[in-house]
Amino acid sequence: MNITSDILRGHTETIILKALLEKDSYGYEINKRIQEKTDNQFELKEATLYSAFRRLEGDGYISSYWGDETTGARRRYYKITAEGRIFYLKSREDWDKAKQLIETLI
Amino acid sequence: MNITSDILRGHTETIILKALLEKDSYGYEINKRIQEKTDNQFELKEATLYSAFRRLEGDGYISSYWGDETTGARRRYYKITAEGRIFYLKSREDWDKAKQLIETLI
DNA sequence: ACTATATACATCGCCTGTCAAGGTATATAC
DNA sequence: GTATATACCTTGACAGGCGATGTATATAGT
Repeated sequence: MNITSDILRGHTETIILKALLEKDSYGYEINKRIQEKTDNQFELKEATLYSAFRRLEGDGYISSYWGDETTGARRRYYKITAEGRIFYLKSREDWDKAKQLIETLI
Repeated sequence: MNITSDILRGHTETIILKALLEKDSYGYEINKRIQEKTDNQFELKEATLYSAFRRLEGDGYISSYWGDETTGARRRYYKITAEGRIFYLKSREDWDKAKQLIETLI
């Protein structure tokens, strides 16, 4: 059990949705921004990131489209949907509640 | 994904150790106290609780002994070990750090 | 006597998110 | 020509949570 697995587990989707609230983005960029924001204390592992994208898209919380780069590697951009915004807000509330519970118990 | 699974995942052991810091106790009582402390907003599922006991004892963070009840169901009491106290403090620190990271990202 | 409920412990097997390992392709810098 | 950065993706194993199920003792109500 380490800081990047069990304790963070369950927040991956919320973290991604939060990033997409700011602007459409793609996997690599989202992860880079997460690392910058946390002074390299945290990163999403690629397999975790991409499996979360699949889940979120399957649930209708994000949609995707290919970027129109004419150079460099192709990018798959993601956009948060209306349902995704609702789910994000719900997840934020869950977090606030869970945080209080945990603080009470540990 | 709800408050009793992914977000709480990884806190089960810390919650149990915290309860045992106060006094030796047994599964049923620990769970009851958790429910009371959280106004019935949270409980550990029995399977989760007992599998955590196995893990914690296997890791040397708790030890167990049978109570001397002469009536009613038998109770297996648990006691936190010196290693358990250290692990608890480490887990608390991990939580404080993880909490900051999550707040930054969601 | 029977039934329900509370107390108390325990195991089995499934589910799901994480992630190590591996793979593909393009572009730049030395 | 080879290392590094950018960018995406899949497979399979692992581990914790938990529904379902089982056991046993004691009490309260009918």
